[in-house]
Amino acid sequence: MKNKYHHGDLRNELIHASLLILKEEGYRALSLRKAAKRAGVSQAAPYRHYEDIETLYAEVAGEGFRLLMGKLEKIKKKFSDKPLLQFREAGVGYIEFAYRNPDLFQIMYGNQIHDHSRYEFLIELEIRTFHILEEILQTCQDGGWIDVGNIQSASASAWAMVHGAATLLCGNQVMFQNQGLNGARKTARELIEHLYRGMSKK
Amino acid sequence: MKNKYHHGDLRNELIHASLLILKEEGYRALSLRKAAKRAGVSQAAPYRHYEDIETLYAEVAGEGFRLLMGKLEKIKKKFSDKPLLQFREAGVGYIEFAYRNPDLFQIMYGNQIHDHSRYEFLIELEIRTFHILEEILQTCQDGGWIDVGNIQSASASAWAMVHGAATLLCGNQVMFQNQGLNGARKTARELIEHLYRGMSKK
DNA sequence: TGTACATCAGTGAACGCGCGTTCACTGATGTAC
DNA sequence: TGTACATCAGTGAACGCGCGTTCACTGATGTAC
Repeated sequence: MKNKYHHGDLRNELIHASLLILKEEGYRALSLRKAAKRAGVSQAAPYRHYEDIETLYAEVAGEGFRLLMGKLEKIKKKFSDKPLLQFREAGVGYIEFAYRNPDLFQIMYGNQIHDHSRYEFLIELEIRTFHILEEILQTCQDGGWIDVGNIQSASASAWAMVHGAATLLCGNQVMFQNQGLNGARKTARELIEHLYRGMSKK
Repeated sequence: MKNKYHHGDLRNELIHASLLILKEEGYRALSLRKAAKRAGVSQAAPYRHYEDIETLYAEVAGEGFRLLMGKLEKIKKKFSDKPLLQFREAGVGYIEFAYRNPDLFQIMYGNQIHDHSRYEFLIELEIRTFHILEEILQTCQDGGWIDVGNIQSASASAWAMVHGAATLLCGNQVMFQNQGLNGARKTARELIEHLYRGMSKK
C-alpha cells in the first residue's frame, strides 16, 4: 500500500499469498519463506505476525472454512423452499469445493495442523460449517421429508459420505478417477440419493 | 541374515522398516534415509532396490492394501451366511483399519504418491480391494437383502461413506473427536445403517 | 576341488536444496511535550 | 507547529537441519573352467 517499509496489512497479504501458492504450486510448496517472497517481503517478516508456520496454516485453513461456508449458505438460500434439494446440493457443493480447491482442502483436513484444538477460531469455524449441514437436515426433518432418530448422527453420516467422496476425488483414487467436474457432480448426486433414501420415511 | 555385507532381503526389510516408522514416528518421518538406518544399512543402500523414494512409498502403500484386504476377506468369511452383516462389518473393519494405522492409511490415500497409475501393481491391489466391497453388495443383492440399480455405483457410495468416516476419524476432526476405538466402531455402524436402509427394498 | 574373475549389493563422503527460525540491525510511524 | 524519542514492522545474513541423490569405492558371492 504505502511504499516500502511497513506493508500495512502483511498479515492478510500472507494468507492471500498462501492461497495463491496452494492454487498454483500445491500444498507441498506452501512454506513461510515462499509466502513471504510472494508477498514481496523478506523471509523474516512473517514472524512479526505469525509465531510459527502452523499458525499460518491454521489461518489459511480458517479462510478455507469461510469460503466453504459461504458456498453452502448460498446453496441453502437458493433452495430454501426445497429442503431435500438443499440437502443434496449442499453435498454437491461440498464436493465441488474440494474438487476446485484440492490443496486448500488438504490444508483444512490433512494433518498439516497437528492439533486443531490449539486454534479456537478454527474449531469454531469447523463447528459452524458442520452446523449448516445440521440445520439443513433439521429443516428436512421438520418438513417431514426425512425421518431420522438423531439429527446429529444423521448429519455425521452425510458429512462422512460427502467428505469421503471429496477426498477420493481429490486423491484421484482409481475408482473415482478422471471424472471431471461434471462427473464428480453426477457421482455426488448418486451418492447422496442413496443416503437420503435411507433417511426417508418408509 | 548372513553377517554384514549382502543383507539378503533388504528390499522387503525396507518395507518392514517403513511400516515401523509409520507406526512409531508418523508418516511425516518416513524417508529413505530413515528406512535405511532402521534396516541397519547405509543411506545409499536402498538405491540398489528402489529407484527413488516414491517407489518405496508405492510398495508400502501396496502392503497397506494387502493388509486391508486380508482384514476384509476375514470379515467376509466370518459372516458368510449373513450378507447384510458382511456389509456392515466390512465397513466397520475398514474404519478400524484406518483408526489403527492412520499413518499407513495416509500413505495409501494421501498424496505422497503423485500418480498411482505409475505403479501397476498398486492399481491392481486397489481395484481388488474395491472388488471385495462390490462382491459383498452383489451377495446382498442376490439374496434380496438390498435392491440397488447399479452395484458399482452403490459400492462407490458405500466406499465413500466409510472412507470419509475413516479420514475424519484419523484427522481428529472436531465432530469425530476422541471417540476411542469403540466409539469409532459405534459411529461406523450407525453410518452404515443409514446407508443400507437407503438400499433396502421399500 | 581350486582358482580367476565378473557381478552384485553394500559403504561413506559429498553435494545442493529449501526449510524454520533467530539475531542484531534499521527505517518509518506516531505520540508527548 | 516542531522536535525527541519510543515503538513498531521491516531487513538480510546466518545457523542448523534432514532430506534425496550421486559417486568412486569395496567386500562378498557365484560361476566358468
